[in-house]
Amino acid sequence: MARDQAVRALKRQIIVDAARSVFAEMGLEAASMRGIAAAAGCTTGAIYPYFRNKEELYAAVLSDGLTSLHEHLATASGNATDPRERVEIALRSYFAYYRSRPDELSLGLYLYHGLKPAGLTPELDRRLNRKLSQALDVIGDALAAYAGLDADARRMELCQVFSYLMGLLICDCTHRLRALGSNAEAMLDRYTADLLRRLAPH
Amino acid sequence: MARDQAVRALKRQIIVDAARSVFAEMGLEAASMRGIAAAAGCTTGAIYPYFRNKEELYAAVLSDGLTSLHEHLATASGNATDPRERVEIALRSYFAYYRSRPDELSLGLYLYHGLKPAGLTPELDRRLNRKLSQALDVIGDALAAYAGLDADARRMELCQVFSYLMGLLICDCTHRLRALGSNAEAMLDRYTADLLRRLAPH
Amino acid sequence: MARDQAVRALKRQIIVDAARSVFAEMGLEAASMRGIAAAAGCTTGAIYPYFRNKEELYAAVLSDGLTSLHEHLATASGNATDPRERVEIALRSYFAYYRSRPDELSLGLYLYHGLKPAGLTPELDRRLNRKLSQALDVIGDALAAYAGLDADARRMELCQVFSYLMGLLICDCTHRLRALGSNAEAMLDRYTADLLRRLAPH
Amino acid sequence: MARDQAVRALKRQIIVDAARSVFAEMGLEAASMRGIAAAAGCTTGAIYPYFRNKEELYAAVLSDGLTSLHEHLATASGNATDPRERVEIALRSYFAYYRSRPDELSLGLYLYHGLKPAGLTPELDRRLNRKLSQALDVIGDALAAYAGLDADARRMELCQVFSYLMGLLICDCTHRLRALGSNAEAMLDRYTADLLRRLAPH
DNA sequence: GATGAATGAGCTTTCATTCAT
DNA sequence: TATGAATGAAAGCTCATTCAT
Repeated sequence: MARDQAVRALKRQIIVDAARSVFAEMGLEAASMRGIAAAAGCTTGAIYPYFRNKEELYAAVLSDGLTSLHEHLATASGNATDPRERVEIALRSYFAYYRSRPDELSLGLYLYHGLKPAGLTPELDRRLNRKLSQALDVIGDALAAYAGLDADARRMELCQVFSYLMGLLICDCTHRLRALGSNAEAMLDRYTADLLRRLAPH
Repeated sequence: MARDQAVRALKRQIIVDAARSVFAEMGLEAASMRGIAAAAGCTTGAIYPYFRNKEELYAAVLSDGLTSLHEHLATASGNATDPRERVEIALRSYFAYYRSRPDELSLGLYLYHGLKPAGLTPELDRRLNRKLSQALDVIGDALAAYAGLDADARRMELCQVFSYLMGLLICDCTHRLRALGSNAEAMLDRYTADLLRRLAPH
Repeated sequence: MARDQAVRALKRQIIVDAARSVFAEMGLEAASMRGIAAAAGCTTGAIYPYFRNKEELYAAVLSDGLTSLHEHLATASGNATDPRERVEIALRSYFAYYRSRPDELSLGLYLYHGLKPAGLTPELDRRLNRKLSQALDVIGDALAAYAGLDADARRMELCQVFSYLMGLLICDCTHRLRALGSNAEAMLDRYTADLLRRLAPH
Repeated sequence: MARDQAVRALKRQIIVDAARSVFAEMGLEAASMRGIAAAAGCTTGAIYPYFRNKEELYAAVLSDGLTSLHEHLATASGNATDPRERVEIALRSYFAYYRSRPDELSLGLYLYHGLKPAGLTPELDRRLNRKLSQALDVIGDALAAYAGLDADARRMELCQVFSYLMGLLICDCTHRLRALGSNAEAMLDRYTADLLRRLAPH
């Protein structure tokens, strides 16, 4: 029955939400399945019909986050009135999204280390990369529309912007910018202005 | 005796080196004090006279790494013949340093999450930030010399470059760039060219 | 309806067969109801209408095995042309049966240990002993016919032969004979010859 | 210091003894490290400096048992006054040893199944086989002395006797003999008599 | 009869750290 | 200083079985 499906999806979501909050609070490795189960109001065993292991649960949290990022970017970009503003909004809303959710950014970095040699299943990894790519398209489209870029140039500029934004967020959230006496918002504004000037049509 | 001091420093260094290699291989949390002791050729208990706990050992490894980064940058920059080249070399050698030591980059990110609620001791944290700042000064000096920047501008530009480089390295090492169809070296070359143009004296 | 009975018997048999193969592969305790259900193409819950618990399923597998042993012995003995050959064939076919099904021999030994304090239900135990006794009668009859034994002597000789054969099979399957530098087939041939000589009429 | 060695050996023995009794009571797989630790009066973690895992502990229990069997056989055989009696005593004392320690016999059978795919380490397996072989030599020597056997014949007869005794003990301890209406002691007496007659010099 | 999520206890093993020696 | 046994908690995961559907 569709009813059963819905109930199952709901219960699954409860677990994912619980996992997100526990991961955020304790970090990926320090978070325990017991703790997540407790937060979800069930027993450890009750998680396993939905997620084969901790890793799959982690992937679900990441996937959820990327979906939400995508929605955030798409909504914000919808408000732009001209190509220039669209770029500004795209960058600013990406920054703002993770700025207000530092745990989510942090969580994604676990893909880099920790996480057993195996890492995420290649299949899961591919799925997450696709989602990220889709979310970033909002930025890529804005850049291309503003500067009239072909596919190759669009890819290059998008990766530059993406790298910069990630670096900015990470340096900010790890308090490195503060230690160096700088400020993330001001930096982003300046970066955006330079970018728009550099890519300005003709 | 000075002799005793030297012996003590040597033993300490053996432990730090062992820790670095074990951290690199297993990640910070998966690395065990037992494993590090084994790699250092001693027993667990022998570590504690030198480091109060795993965290302090981690900090020592990070500190070592920053010293080594500093030397690497300073040496490379010494070869520059003109201000423009000096900037190019500074950026490239920073990138190259972590590119060939992805584990060291990864290790630094643990500062971001996990690592007990407490994180590193504020004192240790301050010391590490100072070392990072000193290393980055090589880049900052190159930028200032090339573009004739005042203190404020220098700080801003350095942070921009630092953020970009960190983002580039992380996106590269996590294979995000590959997934997005781009290439870190080419991106860095392009970034450097744009930077030099933007900051060019007149 | 008889139809329903037949369907039920069939489904039951599917489960028993699945259990046998899983028990054989993993051992009694390592085999899980989930695994057996998967092998049988059903879910865990579907097993319980047929078997109250794992133990009952185990008993069904054993019982099946004894039936099959009985058939094996009866068929083989049917080919004998004279009493002497009948004894030889009975021993050899008993040996061959378990030799080619070491898992079944192993499975029977669980009766010896593990298996919950309770062990098998006395009722089940009695039923299994009766089946074993029937199967062994093929050997007992052969011995009695060859040597003209009365009931007491028959029982004694049968138990001796049974014990020897079990010991031989177990020592062989646990590789103890190999470790001691001996060979099960040669031993059985020699044993049979001695037995026939000892029991020879007059 | 030799003192330390002695203390360590003592603590180790306490754990082995505890393990034997828990294994005997619950079976190999049902016995838990927690239970063994409790029986030994320590915590689970305290077992691991002595035994790397449950399997190694199991091997130690088996090894202990074989040593004790050897002593039992050697002591008993020492009382024999003539070759014939020596054979009788060897068989009877082997039987009596396991008859009064059915758990030890049972424990050895786990080598057959259960026990993860890996089974015992080949090295451990070899060591145990060597110990068994040494213990059985007491029987083998008695047989050879009585019947004047060469090496090949000695090996064959020893394996025959060993297989029979194992089968007899197992069939007895699993209550199969009782179910078949027979009696282990009477069977052994009869078997011994037949054996002595068959192997009698000239 | 069949499903499969849920229970709740259980497992072995590992960990950082301590401390008597 | 160095040893390494010991602590005590905790980890992820699996289990047989139940039961609402």
